[in-house]
Amino acid sequence: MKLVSPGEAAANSNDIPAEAGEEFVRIGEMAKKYGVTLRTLRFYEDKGLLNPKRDGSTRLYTRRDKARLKLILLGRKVGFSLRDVKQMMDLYDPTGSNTKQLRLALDKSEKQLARLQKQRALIEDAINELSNSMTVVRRMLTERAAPQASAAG
Amino acid sequence: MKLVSPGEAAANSNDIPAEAGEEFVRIGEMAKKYGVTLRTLRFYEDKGLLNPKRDGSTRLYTRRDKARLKLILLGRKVGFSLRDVKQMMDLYDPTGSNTKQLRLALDKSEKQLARLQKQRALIEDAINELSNSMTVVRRMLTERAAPQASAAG
DNA sequence: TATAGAATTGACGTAAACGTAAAAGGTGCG
DNA sequence: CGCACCTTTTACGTTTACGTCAATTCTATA
Repeated sequence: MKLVSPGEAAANSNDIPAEAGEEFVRIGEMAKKYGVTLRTLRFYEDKGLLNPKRDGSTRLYTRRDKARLKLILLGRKVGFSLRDVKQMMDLYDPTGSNTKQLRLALDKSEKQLARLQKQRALIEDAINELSNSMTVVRRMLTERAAPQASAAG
Repeated sequence: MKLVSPGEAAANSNDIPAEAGEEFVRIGEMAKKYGVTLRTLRFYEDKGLLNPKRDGSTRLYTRRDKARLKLILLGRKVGFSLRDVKQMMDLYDPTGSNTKQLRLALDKSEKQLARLQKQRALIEDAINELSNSMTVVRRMLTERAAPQASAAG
């Protein structure tokens, strides 16, 4: 099998497969490329999110795996659980219009968007409360003479 | 010991202690009053955040416990861990100016505020990314003829 | 060939704040 | 008396996304 030898991932000048795009990378390079750990990649595979080919026991990641990983990372960035991501990816059918997949994704996305907006509201609430408390505490500190003020337990 | 009989927490007309403010409530009422579960109150006690008196084995919460619980809940609302809350409350000294406590609280608050702002930024980022993705997906759904578009794994 | 650098599987550990039984004791009331 | 209701302690379970060994094997290079 053709591997990209370590250290020349993008600069392989020899041993190029007939069809361009048949490029395999091993787990280490894959991890570096996407800023994740080996453990993460194995974990995703264990959860059915990735399916790299094998050369014996060595994992070989293809362009397809890279695309999937990108999606996973995007999903995580916007707050989806891996379960959700898997659910959506599992619906992918390369031979169809993927209407179902897209609908599911849109549905989940709407809910997730709502969650995110709620979270943002909560955080803004927290920021305000905390700012207020800080003002009070600062006041108490400058007026050094308020032993039993309201905010001490 | 004087208890508030169940169902008339605020309307106890008899058996009033000489000093007003010596009012004890049991765990059930305490929980209801502050919207937490019994488990939570016991948990907080186990973690050293609360210290109700006892009548035999029954917990009796005083005004002081209520104040502390309020602080705990405020702390949690603004995102402090229970550890942090405990650290801050442990510094309370009813006989001093509590300068140390206030300084610690302020210090922790500043850090927490920074965390919250960072979180908010992340969430806003996520909201934007998600919104963009949704736009793309909607487009793909209306133009029902894009099998291998970019966002399918 | 020796040694370092990747890779593998397996499996327990972590964090946070409780949830959820289980088994039992106390109390007021009709 | 009996039943409902409140309370107690003990202790394992939950959730999510990996981290962190451990023991071993494979490969590449000096």
